[in-house]
Amino acid sequence: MRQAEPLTSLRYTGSMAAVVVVIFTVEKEGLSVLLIERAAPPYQGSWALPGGLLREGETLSGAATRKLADETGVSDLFLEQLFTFDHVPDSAAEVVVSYFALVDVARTRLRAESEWRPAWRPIRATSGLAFDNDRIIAYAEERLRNKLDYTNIAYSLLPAQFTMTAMQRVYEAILGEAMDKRNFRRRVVGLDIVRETGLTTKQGAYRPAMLYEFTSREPMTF
Amino acid sequence: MRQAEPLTSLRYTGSMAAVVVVIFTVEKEGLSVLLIERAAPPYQGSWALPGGLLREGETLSGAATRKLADETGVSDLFLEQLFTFDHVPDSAAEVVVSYFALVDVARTRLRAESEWRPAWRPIRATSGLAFDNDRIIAYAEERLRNKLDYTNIAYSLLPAQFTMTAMQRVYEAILGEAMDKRNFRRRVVGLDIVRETGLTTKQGAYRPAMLYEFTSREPMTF
DNA sequence: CCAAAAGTGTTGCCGGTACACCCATGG
DNA sequence: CCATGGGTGTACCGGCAACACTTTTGG
Repeated sequence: MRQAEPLTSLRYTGSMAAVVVVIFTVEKEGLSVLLIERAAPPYQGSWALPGGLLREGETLSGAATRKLADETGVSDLFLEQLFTFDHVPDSAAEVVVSYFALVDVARTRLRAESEWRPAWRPIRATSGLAFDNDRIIAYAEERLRNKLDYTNIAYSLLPAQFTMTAMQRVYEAILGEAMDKRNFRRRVVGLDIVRETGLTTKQGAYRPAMLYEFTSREPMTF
Repeated sequence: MRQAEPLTSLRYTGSMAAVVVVIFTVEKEGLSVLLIERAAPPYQGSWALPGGLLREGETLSGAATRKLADETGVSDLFLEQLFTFDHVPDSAAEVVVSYFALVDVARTRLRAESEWRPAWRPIRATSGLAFDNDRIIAYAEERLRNKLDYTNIAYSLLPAQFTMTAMQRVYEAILGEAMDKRNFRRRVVGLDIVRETGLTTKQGAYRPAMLYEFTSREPMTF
């Protein structure tokens, strides 16, 4: 939904659909979302979600994936369609299809040199965004929280191998509440989300600790 | 996604979005879906879901509601967005937004005289539909089943007042399995989905029986 | 020696499921 | 008298939450 192009250049190209992507990550303390600063009207100077019009022949998920790669440099991760909005105020698109994605901040390199200055913003500090982006983020957050309980979607928020506590910190950051270590382990192992995969090598670890990996790196819906 | 209009008439009108609606009802024995018989290419003669292009200025849910009213004569009932597809084979629309709806067959009058001959078809007997309608129906059915466990969406499948067994028959038809009477009652009452609302009057009832109503006739998501 | 991380079992509660019999009536 | 529908209580089981202490090591 970026539309950095002036409106007059929006000649009809066979598509008036746009995508917008809610890209979540977990930083030290809490859930953040990737926002850009709009460089052109409408809403010039406001924060907004990355997005844009569908290109000729492009698929919706293709456009969302492209946006994601443009802003974060990563691909091959969790991306799911959220909801389709219509008549978004001040948007040139007839319909706007929203997606949400999860990325491991460690694998990310923001394109900070670009004109629209992408930046991670704590989810709690986002308000007054362009278009109806607040609504979209709220909905995305709800879906994320729900799916965390049943699915393995956290797989793209963590490296290939990780300790239980690392995983638990991710869950706690998203859900915003502390959990019990033993109950947490039982739950994720019992749901076949993760399995043991070896021990930590010496460097950086206090002592050898069990490492886990996700049983699948594809999104699974139970 | 009906596109009864020949393709050549599909001049660009400011919208290349379409809606398609999966309209469910429960008949005597089982879940049925409303299908039309396509009167024009593509897929002439095939069964398909009702749908069509968005009109100028129309909202997505408005278009879905209109389609629903066109085919069944009812309005003011459960309607929810499902998923948005792109590049639907042989479709003129760039994106197709699917919806699903639930109607009480007793309140319905099909427009059987129309050229596309809408008819209820048992869900188990549908296959080989036009476009990718099989996929859409399968997805809609899954969502319906899931939501039945948590929400009050059945409200638009039943009259304003009903007995427990009537409600249970609806659930059993959709889920395809028999349930225990006492457990069923406890569950729906405990979830605050329904409340007692009076007794049957004499006519047609073997003896006075408790009537129930939904606590809300708006979709609630828990 | 202290802060930080890993690891490990038991108990109680609640929700869900299984299960059987009686009453009233219309045909 | 029988088929149909309404109405009711209990017992077991499994999943989920609460809860505390030990070990190792880097600083």
